[in-house]
Amino acid sequence: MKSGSPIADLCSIERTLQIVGERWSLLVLREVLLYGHSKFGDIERSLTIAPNVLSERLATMVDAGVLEKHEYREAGSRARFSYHPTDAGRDLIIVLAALQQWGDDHNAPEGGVTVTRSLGDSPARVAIVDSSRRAHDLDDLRFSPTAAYVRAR
Amino acid sequence: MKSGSPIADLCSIERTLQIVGERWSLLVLREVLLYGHSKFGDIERSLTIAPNVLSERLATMVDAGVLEKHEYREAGSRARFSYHPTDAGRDLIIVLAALQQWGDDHNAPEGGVTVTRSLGDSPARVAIVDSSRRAHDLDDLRFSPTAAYVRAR
DNA sequence: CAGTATCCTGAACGATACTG
DNA sequence: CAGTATCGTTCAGGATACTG
Repeated sequence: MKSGSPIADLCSIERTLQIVGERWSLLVLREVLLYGHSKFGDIERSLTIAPNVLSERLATMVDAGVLEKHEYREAGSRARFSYHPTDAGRDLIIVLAALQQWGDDHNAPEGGVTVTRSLGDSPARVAIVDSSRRAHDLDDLRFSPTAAYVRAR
Repeated sequence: MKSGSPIADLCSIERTLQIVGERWSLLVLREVLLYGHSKFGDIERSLTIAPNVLSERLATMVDAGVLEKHEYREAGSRARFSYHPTDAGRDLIIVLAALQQWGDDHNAPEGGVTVTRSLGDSPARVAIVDSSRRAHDLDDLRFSPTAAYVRAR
């Protein structure tokens, strides 16, 4: 994704979007992280994405350290690669969960929620937590730019 | 943003991306939600975005119920509109925070983190919480598609 | 099947002129 | 200043052929 604003490189939001901000990126990640798809063809079929596009999206995410390729070989055919999240990639699941939660809460599909998030048998939500891991109200959250950052804008 | 996959309308991730998945959408929201910008010109200057593009992004987010226009009038000039988050829009702050946190954690800018998130005087993180608002490890999170959804794919 | 290479199209974007 | 309208451009994406 093209850089964008003047502070593109300083802002972590923008830097993350440079990796996963393309139209298909987060959907590819949905396939890998939520549905456990790892083979090229599985992702391709599930998304009906053009193969060159999928190839490119996978490559940029591999380059960015979000996914990694594992070689595998099925009986009688050549070596292939499957695509798996790195630890960093796995952390992006929270972005997907946040997008999903907002959609569920404010723009739910016709027939109601289609995919639920759970922790054991209780529902899971994405929230802002303090250092003792307790959730707070969104209104309590503050963003504080550093002096250097303010100067740059 | 164009629909995408075959299950575009069923998936809350995709539905949300249809609203905020364009290149500039989340950056406009950063201006409004994080930096408190509400005037057209303020956002325009801060992002150096083309006015027609900004106009369109604002319009789609107003249509989607993420932002709302408030009329205001400065002494001696005509009525203008300022743009403010709705309650639904405010909830998108968690998506921004999640993107930012990932960037901070795994792809931090050269000079270190530029904008911190805090709750009072303690740092804030985005996390998965259970019904009693306690954070859990990401590995414990499960996504469960409904039967109807599985059928559709 | 798992991709890569080519070519083409379109939509989002950029620049800019224009209006109240 | 706050937008809208127009026009040109560019790049992501779509279709498809091709290779091992």
